[in-house]
Amino acid sequence: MSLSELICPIGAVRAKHARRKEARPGELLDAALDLFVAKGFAATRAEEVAAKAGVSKGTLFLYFKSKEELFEAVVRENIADRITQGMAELETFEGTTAELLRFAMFEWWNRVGNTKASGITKLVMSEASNFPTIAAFYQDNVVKPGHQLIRGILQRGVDRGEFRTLDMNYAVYSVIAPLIFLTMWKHSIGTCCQDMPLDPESFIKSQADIVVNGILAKPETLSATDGKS
Amino acid sequence: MSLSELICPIGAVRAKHARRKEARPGELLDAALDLFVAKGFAATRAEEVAAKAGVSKGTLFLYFKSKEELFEAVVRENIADRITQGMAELETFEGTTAELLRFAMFEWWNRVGNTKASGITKLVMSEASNFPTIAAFYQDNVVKPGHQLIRGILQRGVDRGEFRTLDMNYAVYSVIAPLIFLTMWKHSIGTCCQDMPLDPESFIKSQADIVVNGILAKPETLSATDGKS
DNA sequence: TACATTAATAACCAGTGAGTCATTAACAAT
DNA sequence: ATTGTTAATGACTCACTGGTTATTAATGTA
Repeated sequence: MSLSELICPIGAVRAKHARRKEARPGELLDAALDLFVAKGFAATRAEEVAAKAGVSKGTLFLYFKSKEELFEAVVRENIADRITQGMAELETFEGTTAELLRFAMFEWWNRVGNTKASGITKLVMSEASNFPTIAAFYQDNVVKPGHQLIRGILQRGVDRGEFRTLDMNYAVYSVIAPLIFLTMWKHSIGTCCQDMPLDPESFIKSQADIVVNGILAKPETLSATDGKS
Repeated sequence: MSLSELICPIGAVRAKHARRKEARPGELLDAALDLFVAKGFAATRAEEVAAKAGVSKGTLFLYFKSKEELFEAVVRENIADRITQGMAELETFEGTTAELLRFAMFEWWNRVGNTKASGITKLVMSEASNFPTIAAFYQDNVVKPGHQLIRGILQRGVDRGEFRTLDMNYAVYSVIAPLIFLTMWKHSIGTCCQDMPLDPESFIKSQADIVVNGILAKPETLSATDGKS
């Protein structure tokens, strides 16, 4: 820990040639995340990222071989197994599965949705076809575990007779889709057009309400109630 | 209608200097849509668009002042009031509102979701912060009418006592969110990572099923059933 | 066939941005 | 203080791309 680091810990105007080898990568990653999410990979200038991180462009390439490698690092860094870490906690949940499902959805919001890291979802979706390898990585490390997590919850409900039998492969999306939608909205329309504000908590509450009601096992089998009545 | 146009109507190798003033804009718009959706605005080269449309770069700028104007035209062209046109038809629907809702969801799939134009959704979401004015345009001309349409359907269900009372401002999203999610998926993960295939019809069926069940008015008021039981 | 019109081209230009590198200066050790 | 090490810089290169324009050729007319 150097003297200058103690003097100028994080923000404020930094000395021109301040040497802070340890802190640089994180700061650059952080700046890159914001910019990539907001503007996309191609539209983000390497120099912008450097500037936002408070260093020169040269420094950026000192820590990352190329812009593309920076991109990969940003994704890799920010998917931090928040999902799998939440898994354990939900495993030991006591109470209704309906409660558990609601809890999981709000927990997701607090732990990832309401976080800068949520931008990764938008980023990966936007750039998927430009970076199929990253998309695959994301799918393996986020999407699939996420599915498993939700599937586990739903299965618990079915096993206990709380939920009606479901086509698991698609039922999971009734939980995931609204959350992804919320994330996309927040990072796209939500950033520019401010009419039609979308309150995340109310949104999740409403979604959870409808989904839970939609899959709860009722006394009578209601899944065939809709059609030809 | 010129001779060369008759000889070489659409595809195939086209003569170098073929003159087809009428067809050009459409072909360029079509090529641009594909590329913008797949690669994003910034990553798409003007020359690529021209090449895909079978003309030279110079020709592109003959029909569109700038790449940005091309982008705007692509969005404007492809939102073709498919939504409002569907509106009228649903207005006169006979039968259960549950049926109507299912019908509307599948109809959306056939009319827009399963169409090249659906890429506009991904495009606009991806580029929203780079083109706030386009995003606003999209919101006014697609999102808001779409909301109104769904809201109308839900309201019908509530009015007729088929659906329980709902917070309309958020309930609409239980219909919209899965459809947007499907669109995003199709144009991002769906284009590269082919494990976890997502069959659109099954997806919509499942979503419709759960949502309809979630909002149907049941004999007993089940909306408070979830918690502290 | 000769000519006028204009769609289309391809060579060109200027601006920009990714990546490099010689130079500068912070820090540690002596 | 002097010196060696290396983090950081910013000026530079070079490829690329949006946009322009002089030239070419397809078409219609007489």
